[in-house]
Amino acid sequence: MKKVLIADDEQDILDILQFNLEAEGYIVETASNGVVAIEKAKTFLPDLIILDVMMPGKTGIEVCGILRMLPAFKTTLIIFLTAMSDDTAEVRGLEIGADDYLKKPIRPKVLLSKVNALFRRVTKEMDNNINLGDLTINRENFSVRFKNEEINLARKEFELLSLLASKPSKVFLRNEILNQIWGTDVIVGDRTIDVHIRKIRQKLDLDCIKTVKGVGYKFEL
Amino acid sequence: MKKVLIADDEQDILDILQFNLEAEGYIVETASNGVVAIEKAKTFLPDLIILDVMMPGKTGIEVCGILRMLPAFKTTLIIFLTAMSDDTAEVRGLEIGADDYLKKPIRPKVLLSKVNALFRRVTKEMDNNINLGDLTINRENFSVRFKNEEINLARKEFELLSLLASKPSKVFLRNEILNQIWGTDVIVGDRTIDVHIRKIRQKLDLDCIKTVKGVGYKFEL
DNA sequence: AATTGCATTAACAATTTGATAATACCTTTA
DNA sequence: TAAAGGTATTATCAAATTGTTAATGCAATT
Repeated sequence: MKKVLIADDEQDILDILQFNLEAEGYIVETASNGVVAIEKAKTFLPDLIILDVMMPGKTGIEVCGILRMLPAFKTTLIIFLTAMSDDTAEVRGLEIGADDYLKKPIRPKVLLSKVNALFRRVTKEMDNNINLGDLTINRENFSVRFKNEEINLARKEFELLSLLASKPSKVFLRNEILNQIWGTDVIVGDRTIDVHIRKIRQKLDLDCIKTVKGVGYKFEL
Repeated sequence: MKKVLIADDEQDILDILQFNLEAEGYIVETASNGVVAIEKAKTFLPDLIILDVMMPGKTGIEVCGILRMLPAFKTTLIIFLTAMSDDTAEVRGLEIGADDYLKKPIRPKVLLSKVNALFRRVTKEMDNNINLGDLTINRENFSVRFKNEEINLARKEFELLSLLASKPSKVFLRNEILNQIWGTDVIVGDRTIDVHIRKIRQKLDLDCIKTVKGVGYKFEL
């Protein structure tokens, strides 16, 4: 469950944001100015911070700059809230290390879609590589290493291994595999999967892809 | 977390600066004269040194001169504190290698904005060029050096290399590359990327751009 | 006006990949 | 044990993808 810290000097805005985010299942804390925001951030350790740019005392941009200097907030998501149509603020914010920005007046729908999108992006990135024993699959690098040896797989081979390894021990039906990798509208022959499986087995000379006769394949070390 | 050393002979000033900087999240040490400042600098290794110009014993300018001769302080940020309205000190300070100066009386806000700005500048510069083995890419100068040889890349070539090198090992999909470098609304032919890649490979005769067939390209040493 | 350099495209070569068919193999079952 | 149903293997060919070179058009520079 994700934590969100909101900093704004207008109580109305805090209320609107808090209500909508909590309805979506987020845990929300609020701060009414920049200094409080920094303090709360340190204890609350949110996954996302929404910062109003214009606040008395410290501006959101300043708060962002300060937080970004702390190692604990290097990767924390930050969204700026700005009333300015001025692009300068926007650019400066992103330069300083904001992940997105929102223009006032706030549309709850837009807010939620941005927030959700950011979290999706992050979890996706985190989910991006698989580590099983001596085998490492990195979806970002399209690389497979086995005992520190780089193994070169073709695209389909990589996708296939990647799919099977994404849920070790789960048996993937042939149909499931076809849908995931070839898509629903492509039709390929029966032996196609076998051939790819064979190539993978050949390249990794590790017996990790098991055949479940009459059913499908599964990955197991 | 950044470290700041303050040297001034007036305790009041030390207190004010320390309080404000610590509130901002900096780690602060103080010194009440030039000699102590030099000693503490050597052990504390601050990222920033704030030096009062007028101190008994050694002036801030002298301290700065001494420190700048030591390799450990070649790139340390230095700010002068001066009560003089006289421009001469200011100029001399910058000549000797100060990064900024502050006039007394000190306004905490001004101080903090200057300090933050300096650190921003530095981190930005660090972010701005890429250093990988014998290869250096400087986004500010649009220059690429390989083994200290300046390599002349055209704009698109530079942007492409720069993009790929910004995340070594990450595979950039052709689409991703098009969006990043050409933008979403420009349509270019299929071979455009390849041709640029080829030119880069030719100019750097280093085999660092790898093709991942059916996927994209990645930078790897 | 001529030159230079760059971005793009076109055309073709080279390479890699994917799919299939044919055949061999294995396991289960009648 | 033979037949049936499924999978493995291999070679082969088609398709997709990328590499390479030269040519074109354009803009800045001389």
